Amino acid sequence: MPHHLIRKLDHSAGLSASDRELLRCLVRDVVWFRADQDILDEGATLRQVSVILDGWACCYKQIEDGRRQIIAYLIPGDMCNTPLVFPSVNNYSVRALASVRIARIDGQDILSAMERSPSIARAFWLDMLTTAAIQREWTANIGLRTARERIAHLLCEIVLRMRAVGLAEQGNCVLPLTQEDLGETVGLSTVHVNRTLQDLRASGLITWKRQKLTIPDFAALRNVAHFDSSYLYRAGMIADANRAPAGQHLAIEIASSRVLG
Amino acid sequence: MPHHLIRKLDHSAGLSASDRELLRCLVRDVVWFRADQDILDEGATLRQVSVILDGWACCYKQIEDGRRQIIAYLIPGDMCNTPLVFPSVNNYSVRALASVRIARIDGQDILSAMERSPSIARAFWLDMLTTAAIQREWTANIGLRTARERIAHLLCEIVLRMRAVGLAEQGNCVLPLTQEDLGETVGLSTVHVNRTLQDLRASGLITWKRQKLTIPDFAALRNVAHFDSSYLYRAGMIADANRAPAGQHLAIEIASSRVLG
DNA sequence: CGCACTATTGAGCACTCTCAAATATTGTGG
DNA sequence: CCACAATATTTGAGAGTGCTCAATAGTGCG
Repeated sequence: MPHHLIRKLDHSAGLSASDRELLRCLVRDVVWFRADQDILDEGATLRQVSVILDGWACCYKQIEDGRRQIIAYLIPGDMCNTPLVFPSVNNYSVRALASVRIARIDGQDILSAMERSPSIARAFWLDMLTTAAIQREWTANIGLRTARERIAHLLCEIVLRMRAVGLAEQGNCVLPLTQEDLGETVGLSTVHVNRTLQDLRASGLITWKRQKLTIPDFAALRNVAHFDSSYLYRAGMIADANRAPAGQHLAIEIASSRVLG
Repeated sequence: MPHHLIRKLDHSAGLSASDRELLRCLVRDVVWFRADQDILDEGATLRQVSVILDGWACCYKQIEDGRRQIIAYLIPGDMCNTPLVFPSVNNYSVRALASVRIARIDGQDILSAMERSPSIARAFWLDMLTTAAIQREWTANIGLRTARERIAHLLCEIVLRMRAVGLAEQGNCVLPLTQEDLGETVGLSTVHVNRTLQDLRASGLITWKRQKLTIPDFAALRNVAHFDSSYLYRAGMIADANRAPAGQHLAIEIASSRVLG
């Protein structure tokens, strides 16, 4: 059932047919959320992992005066919390950005699966490394780039991640965000996000209408953003090098640059 | 030998005497670095974990035009890379901020230790969760706080982390950073960092001279920063609740507020 | 068809930046 | 131990990126 997650894990770590079957059987139940509903609350005690099946969600933090920071986007195949220690407590909340379907997997079941299959363990670990790498990249993105670069960088990342789970073709993908969301993600006001987007549109770098994002020339946007995609793939590069003729991330990058620009 | 690391792991997960002994025996060799030397280079293939024994280091990223972002500080007991998958490739560099002594541990040895002792595995996992929580907090810090709040928040975190490894007393600790480093950490120019520090000093919130930081009234600084320390401890809260009468992080927080302000 | 939410525009302000120079501080060689 | 060099901090001034407030236009949903 958690189709995108299995695909992602298989992609980076290589899973056997029985591994994939094992993962498919873990799903306890499937839950729906509408846009703006909270999926996980900060401070709650978790004994399960929530996996996004369809739709978008975000992880966010809030301080007393209402200011909010989105610290991650979750797209199909992403997990809302870390599958490593149970029970656990998150120090962030997760909210649906569009209507979302979620699979719940018992934490202990994941740990058992990881014990039974080293490939599965490795796959989850690599996924965690990538998640951490993305978080570091976001810190750097907000800290050192200008408004234009920040937004460009975020959009580059989103398209590649959507591609990786088969949800973006030719630099097109859905982007169910408001400009306010974007602002809370990259540390800019809504008004400034709006003006920056107009700037990017005027430069012919993006199209974004009715929740549909198009990047006509990926290389151009990448240059604006100083975007280096390796953080999305490299955690698993060595692993792939050992198992495949060439690093798989290279194939992805080459495919990206061929298809996207 | 990795005394601070063992202390930290024991603190959050609880290790037996034999666990601690096992960890002590893992150290392969010890290396020195002077300030400004690079300890790990972005893109290098790693088969070992580097643990800070003494001194400070930082993880950073750089883009072509020279702009640099510090994405983490490493203090005694911290690891320069993740002990989960080997060989691995980091997408950040690590540099010594002061003279640093580093223990090198073979990645496979750590994995073996984790296999042999569930407590050790759990301890490393909790440490990873905390590291990830800190990274998220940094993203939020840069994204939603003003200059004054950002710096105050960072200093709050540093003092508590130093306390946790026994290197801060009464709100005092060494802070071997330049104002330029600070700026590259929180996304501000050096000049503005300087003025913001003067502001904090004038408000009586901090003293910082000759690499020695003093926070006379921790609660006051915490309020300025909207600082909530739970992210530093809560990953292990449940674990502690199961093993100790009360959540250990609570004791730490109470101790902090008593001692620090 | 109208309400609510989202996007856009305008105008003025301010937080933060850059450039440039002066002053401390730290480290080093004589 | 002092003098000098190098590094770090501080100050001034002007500019700019990005913010706030406020109002207008679209868009989507019931």
